[in-house]
Amino acid sequence: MANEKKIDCVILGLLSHEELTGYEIKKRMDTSLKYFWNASYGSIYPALNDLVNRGLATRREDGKSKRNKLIYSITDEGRHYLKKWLILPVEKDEFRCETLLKLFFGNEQGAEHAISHIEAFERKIAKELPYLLRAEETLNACLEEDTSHIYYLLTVEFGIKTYQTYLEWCKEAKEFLKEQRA
Amino acid sequence: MANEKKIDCVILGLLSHEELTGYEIKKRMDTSLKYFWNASYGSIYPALNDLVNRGLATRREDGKSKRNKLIYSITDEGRHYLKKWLILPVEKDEFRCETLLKLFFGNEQGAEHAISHIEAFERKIAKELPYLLRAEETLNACLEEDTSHIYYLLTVEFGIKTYQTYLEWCKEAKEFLKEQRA
DNA sequence: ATTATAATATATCAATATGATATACTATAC
DNA sequence: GTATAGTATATCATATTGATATATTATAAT
Repeated sequence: MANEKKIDCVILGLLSHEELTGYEIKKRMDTSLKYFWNASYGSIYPALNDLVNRGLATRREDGKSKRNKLIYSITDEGRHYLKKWLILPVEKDEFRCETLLKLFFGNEQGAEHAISHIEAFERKIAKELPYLLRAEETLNACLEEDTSHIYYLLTVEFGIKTYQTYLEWCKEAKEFLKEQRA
Repeated sequence: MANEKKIDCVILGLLSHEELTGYEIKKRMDTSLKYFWNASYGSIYPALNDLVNRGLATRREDGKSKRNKLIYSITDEGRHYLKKWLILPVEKDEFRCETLLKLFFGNEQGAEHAISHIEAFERKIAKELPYLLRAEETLNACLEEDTSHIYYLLTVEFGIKTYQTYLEWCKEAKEFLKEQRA
């Protein structure tokens, strides 16, 4: 039981709220979950087949669409599996930052290049922060509607706080490098 | 040229400072780089063989040790490869947080379980922060010694700031959940 | 002195995941 | 009417993890 694949759990988590196609699951990953999780089609589609084979999800064709559209739903066993995973202790949280990696070896190419990497990181974060702030506003406005929103809001707050910290660090790091250069 | 494997670049980066064995490379990953990068033996040893085959590193046996100890050094081509990679724009920074994932689906099991996960995360971060603070002190004390230290310090500062932010968020998130429960 | 334990060191492999690509349909904008 | 963007599924070579195997050496305990 200790070998729950994360991709299975995320998919079941998403399906526990609503029926979805593989494509829609990927979209959720790229928007709501983006700030702390992601997955590729190459893991989503095989996982969906696997979940159906194991009876944790069911698949049906969309009658309304002429498209080869497959809609997935969670089963009772699937919900049971998800719930079991949710109370297990977290195995690993991972931060893999290529920007910091390049910065760590920054001495090899000097302050100018390091500053460029920091600025690119800064731009990326500054661009994403507004989406999180908007999500915070939206969720705060309809917090009572659905108890799930409390949990969504907590992850959004995490994103906002860390992104703001990243931006602070960018500012300080650039100043530090410019001082050192002088 | 666009396909630089990250594992090759990290290893070359570490070798650009000093000769190392595969085992020592893994140790560096688990200490200095831990806060923003990691790799397993299963990627380090094959990558080392590959780097030697491509002429980016050389391997020699340690004469002083009876152990099957292989010491790796960077070559000029290796250093050139590293430098080229260092100025390329960052492709991806990734945060993959199982704690936030479980929290996102927290409604399924309720506030008690969510608080448990937050507390476990809090303990883990609180345990690691002192190492970063000590590294900061050490680096500040010998900043002039080696210009590399500037860059090491920047990554340590990033770690400290984000870890402190994580701890703040943990406190607030717990309070929020306790309020909601009441 | 002997034994147990922890640390050093390399290597392999099944299970997984990524990132890229292929294919094709549908809605919309011009 | 036709180009473009979005929707939708699928596959595959390559890369990575996490676990495991094996063996040596240093240190601590008895």
